[in-house]
Amino acid sequence: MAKRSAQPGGAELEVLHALWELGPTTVRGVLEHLQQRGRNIAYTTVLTFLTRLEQKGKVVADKRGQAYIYKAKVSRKRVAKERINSIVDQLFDGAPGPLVLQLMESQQFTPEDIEQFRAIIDRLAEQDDVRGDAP
Amino acid sequence: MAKRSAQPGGAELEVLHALWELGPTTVRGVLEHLQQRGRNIAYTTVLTFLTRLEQKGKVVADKRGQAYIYKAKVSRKRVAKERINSIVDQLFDGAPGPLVLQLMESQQFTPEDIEQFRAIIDRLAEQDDVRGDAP
DNA sequence: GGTATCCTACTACAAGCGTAGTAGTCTACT
DNA sequence: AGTAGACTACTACGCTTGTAGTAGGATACC
Repeated sequence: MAKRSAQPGGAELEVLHALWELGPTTVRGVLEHLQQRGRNIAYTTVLTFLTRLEQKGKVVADKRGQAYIYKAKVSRKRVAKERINSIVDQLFDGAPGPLVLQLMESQQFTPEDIEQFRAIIDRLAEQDDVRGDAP
Repeated sequence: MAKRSAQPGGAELEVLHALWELGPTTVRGVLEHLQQRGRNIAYTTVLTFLTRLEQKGKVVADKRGQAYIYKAKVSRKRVAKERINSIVDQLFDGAPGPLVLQLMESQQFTPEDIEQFRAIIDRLAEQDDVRGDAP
């Protein structure tokens, strides 16, 4: 039964991240991936994180041959959403609007990003209209 | 010298939050504020958090009379930005665009929010134009 | 002047996180 | 068959976070 705590820490996230990028893989797979990106970490440390992630229900382990294959059970989107919700609740009193505003003000975006924002906003506004008054 | 760790935890944040809302105040002030919003917590716990926040440089303490007055030294915006940066780095490979997209897709906004988004986007696009080609 | 009250300092402790070592099992090569 | 090389399970340990108790100094009330 997955423990309640949720919210994996930074290093744990790195491991999850590796699984998202690599797809199902072994401890060694994750280790090598992390090492390739300059992360200095021991094999057993990766193993520990994967085990903990499994206990938390974020990952499934499947014994194939001599080694386990680990697979992410939560999506990047899902984890991001949890993180975002924490921020919204803890820092923006539950209102996501101001968070978006601050984000847009404080980060750098490409013109493509901006086009996409506009597209989404148009869609949002439209939905709003529809729900709002005229059928 | 402020410790390096930064990133105050959830409960610590509640205390900072109280300071942001109340302005400079005492342990008791924070305690009562939190209790009013249904948070069940001991006086000494609040004291502990304020002390730790001071050690981390997030808060300044000023002895006035018998009690200390605590004052937030970091702004809500600043803390939010750090949090956002963590998310961007850990979950979106450093690209803030996709985070904004996901946020806009997964949260609910008011029409006023949406108008503001549009305004900001127009501004961003304009800056981009200016920097981009025509002098 | 004694006693209740308030405040801080110090100490404590359990859980979670970051990190890793050791021991034991299995496999595969020679 | 023996030895080297993976792989997992278990254990450990320091640090941070969440939570609070206790002790001792200052204050204020009667």
